[in-house]
Amino acid sequence: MKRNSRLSSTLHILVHMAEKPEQALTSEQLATFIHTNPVVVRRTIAGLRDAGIVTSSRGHGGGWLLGRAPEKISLAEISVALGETLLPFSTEPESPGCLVEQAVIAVLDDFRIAAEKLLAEKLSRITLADLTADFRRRFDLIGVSSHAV
Amino acid sequence: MKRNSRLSSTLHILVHMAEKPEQALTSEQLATFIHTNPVVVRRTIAGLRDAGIVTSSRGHGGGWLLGRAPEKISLAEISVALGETLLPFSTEPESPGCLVEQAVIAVLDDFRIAAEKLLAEKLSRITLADLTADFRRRFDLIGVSSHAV
DNA sequence: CTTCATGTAACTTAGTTAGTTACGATTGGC
DNA sequence: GCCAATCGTAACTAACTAAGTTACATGAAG
Repeated sequence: MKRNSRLSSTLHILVHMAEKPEQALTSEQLATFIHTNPVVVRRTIAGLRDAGIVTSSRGHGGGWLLGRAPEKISLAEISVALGETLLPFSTEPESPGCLVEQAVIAVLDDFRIAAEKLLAEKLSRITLADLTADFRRRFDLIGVSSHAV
Repeated sequence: MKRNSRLSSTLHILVHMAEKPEQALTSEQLATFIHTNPVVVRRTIAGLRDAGIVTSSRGHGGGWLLGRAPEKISLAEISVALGETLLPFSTEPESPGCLVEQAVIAVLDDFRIAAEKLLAEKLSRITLADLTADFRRRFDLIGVSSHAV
């Protein structure tokens, strides 16, 4: 699992879970999908459990299941649950009292707030169901079921 | 200079330069504005010079000047010249051949491309002149000229 | 020809995050 | 009741990134 790929890795995992809605998948299994180890998976998607996007159960036959239907899970929610920021730059003051900095931060903050709202809206219109539909289209076209390396 | 503040730090510097259009400012002077050292400043804004946003000259009386009028310098250009990415997540394949990953990346890439276009458009409508105007408004209101710590 | 400035390479330091190890807690099967 | 499977989580390590620093070569002005 590379850096900055938490969103795509998590989506990868969730699509696999959506494809096996009856079967709890273990962290171990999920980890193999994204080439990492079980602890990283648990840590990464812990926030999704808190948000009700997935559920986990311990012991024999335990593992992870979607918390609700894929149509009801938006990328916006997933992104928030992962604790991801939508924009990479900060606007925190470093020279309190400097009017130049205040002007820069004011303009940048206006932009940031508007931009985050826009992006969140766009992401809220994409659901996990859209991803599984895209996957199934590809699957029907190519007809390969195995998870490639 | 904190992490992820390259854009705001650079804007801070540029507004100061715009306020002294006749006077070349040294890396040393620019560095004090953003509490860092001259080498970091040169390295950070080297890309702006390549983009024609600023010019630099060496030797006695040398330093940095804006390359053109503040009205002609957009935040979009500055962001590109800094080599900043507008969105923080990657969509690089880690499991080539996996159809699930392909579906995830396809959807995410569509989003990323549309989002970057939107953000770039928004940023291209904000110019350095907007920032200096905001600064002057604050300055006129409060009437403090010194650069605070 | 000395001084002031940038340009840049090389190294150091600090911070972040993935990866790993370890172990406790919980669950189900026998 | 006991054992094995599984998650939850803390603590540590390793790898990577970016800022900070040092050093020195280059070039311009007087």
